Amino acid sequence: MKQISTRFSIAVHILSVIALSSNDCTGDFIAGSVNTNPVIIRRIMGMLKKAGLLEVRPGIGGATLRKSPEEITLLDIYRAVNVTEENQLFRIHEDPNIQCPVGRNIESVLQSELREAQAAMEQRLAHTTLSQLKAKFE
Amino acid sequence: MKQISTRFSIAVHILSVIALSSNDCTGDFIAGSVNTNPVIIRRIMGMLKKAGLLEVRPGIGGATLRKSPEEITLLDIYRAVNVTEENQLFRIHEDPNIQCPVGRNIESVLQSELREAQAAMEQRLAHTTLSQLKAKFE
DNA sequence: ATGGTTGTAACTGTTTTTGTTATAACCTTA
DNA sequence: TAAGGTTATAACAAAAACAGTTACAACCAT
Repeated sequence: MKQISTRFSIAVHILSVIALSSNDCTGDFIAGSVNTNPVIIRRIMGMLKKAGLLEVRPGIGGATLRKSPEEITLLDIYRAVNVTEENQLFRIHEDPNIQCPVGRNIESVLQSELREAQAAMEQRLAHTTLSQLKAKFE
Repeated sequence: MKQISTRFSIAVHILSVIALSSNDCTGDFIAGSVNTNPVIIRRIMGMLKKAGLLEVRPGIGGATLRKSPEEITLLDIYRAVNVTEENQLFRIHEDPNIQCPVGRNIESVLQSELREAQAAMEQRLAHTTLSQLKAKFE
């Protein structure tokens, strides 16, 4: 990788706009705020919908939160846009030589270490809610 | 990104092999343990050398650690193979619309949140030393 | 001088990301 | 019912990153 996809930051942007505005936000309107193509927004809104965070109204337009901002954490959003494969942040090289003591054990040794590092990051994300972010925009 | 590159796990593999074996480890030998092309190994060893973790002997072959295994953490290795741009794990979309309260503030609000999430992960990586890993291979 | 090694450049195929165009399906309202 | 704005989604393209490969120069003990 180089970095975690902007899908995540755009998803946070989308939910923040929806949480803040009283009137209905269409994909085109949000695209104007994010400054990108509306299809990008709809794609990400589709993921947020699939994750149960958003209710989108086809035809009429706009979307509303399906949970209160207090109940939506950055981790929920992060997971919704599934930025990493199989929810694994770190990738480990495959098929090491099992003749070698290192090659034989590297995967399990690293798996447990990296899982914990990833968990530390995710716990920090889970610590912040959309409602806290909302307060910073007002 | 999809996931963090295998450069990191391969770098850990390389240093573990060197830390464990008494005799000199050539790039070809390590490539055999990792089960990949020797050039991949040399490239990563070059990064570890540049980071001051490794001393490589051109011509004669082999490499030795430049710090004791107690002093080398997973974070040192992670940083050495500079797996992310500018050491920033998360990417944030650019040029949001500054007319919008969200667009105007999203970058700074997210920057501080994501920096902390990344820091939490890195602290966990800094917590584990090569010497601890070494013990798990023996 | 030879042979094994490291250091690098150049190239390839694959995958991911971001953005785009196009089109079908949806729903209000006039 | 027709029109107009909207969501849903497929298909495509350009750019970047990754892992691997070939090739070759530079290095050094014997």
